[in-house]
Amino acid sequence: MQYQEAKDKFISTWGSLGSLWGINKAMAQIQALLFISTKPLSMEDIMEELKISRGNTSMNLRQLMDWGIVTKVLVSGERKEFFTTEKDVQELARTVAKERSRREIKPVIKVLEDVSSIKDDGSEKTKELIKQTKALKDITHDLDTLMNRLVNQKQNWLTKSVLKLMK
Amino acid sequence: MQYQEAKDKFISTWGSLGSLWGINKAMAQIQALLFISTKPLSMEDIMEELKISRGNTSMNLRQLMDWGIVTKVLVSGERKEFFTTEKDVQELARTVAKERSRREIKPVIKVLEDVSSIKDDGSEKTKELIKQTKALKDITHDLDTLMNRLVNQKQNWLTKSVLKLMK
DNA sequence: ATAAACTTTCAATAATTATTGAAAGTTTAA
DNA sequence: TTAAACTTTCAATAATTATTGAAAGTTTAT
Repeated sequence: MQYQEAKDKFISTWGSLGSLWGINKAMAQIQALLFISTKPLSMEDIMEELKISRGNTSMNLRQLMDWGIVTKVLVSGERKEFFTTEKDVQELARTVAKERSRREIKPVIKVLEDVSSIKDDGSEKTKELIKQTKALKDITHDLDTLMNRLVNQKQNWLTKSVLKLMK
Repeated sequence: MQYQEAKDKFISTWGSLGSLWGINKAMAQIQALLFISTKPLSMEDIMEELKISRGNTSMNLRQLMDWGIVTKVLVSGERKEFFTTEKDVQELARTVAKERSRREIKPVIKVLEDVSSIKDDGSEKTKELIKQTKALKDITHDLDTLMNRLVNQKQNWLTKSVLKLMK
């Protein structure tokens, strides 16, 4: 496999994986492209490489900036804007985990809390609803906490954690 | 909030959360309904509660069975089939983690492995592609391993793990 | 064997989500 | 200023994904 083929494969795979971390295809592909680029890219560069429209590029770059994953960089002597992504995977993981937690997990925990705290009228079905949503709330909360904690350990967190947990 | 309102809220929230664990709305709602039901439900019951068609119910129940989350149960004296879901959240988490790993994460790791092992032609862009996809492969692999290990600890795994990792 | 009870399949359709492109908006240089 | 260079917005459209419903398939009881 040559450079170009490998690059295309990476970008398209990472793009379709977007759903796994909660973003759309174009967004994931732009991030992938920037991630393997040796220098910041302009909107023009991105449009051309990914064969997507200006509007699409603009909107998805904005979302990536909202996530805190992509930043504008000023290239001296150039009028247009250039973009670059966080290059450190650990930092990237930290940001993604934090954003997903804030955008999706916390709101769900809130709903589960509300639902599981309805008044117990003594009926079997109410007891079951309370019991099960409470269990779901607990595990969701625990996983969220754990994930964020893991991802925030600055040094070698993962290796150390895995080793500790190995049988 | 009364029982019915809480139940509806739970089912619709859990349904829209489906994307977070990689399944569609109807599938997640069926699972949610079964999860808080005190007894197994028939296809008819599910169709009626969720206001979805027979075909939709049938297909999504099948997918849930493929995931290993829902099972058919035979109710004596009844001709039709009844369904129930795994009621233990820990076991549910274990199954979901395992399936997502198998269906989505492992295939991605394979692609990242292929891409990161292209021949280094000495150019800067090739070096960057190799370096970055390798870093992504490593963290994806580590997170996958860790997630599965956590979720497979039978007893109190989460609490213990979190405590160990606390500063 | 057959017919009633039930489930599955799948082409058609609906609903949702992503993308385009051109007009409107903004910034910069002269 | 003003006009060129560039970016954003958003209504229209396309692409994707989910859902329906009726015909085909299967199982069970007699």
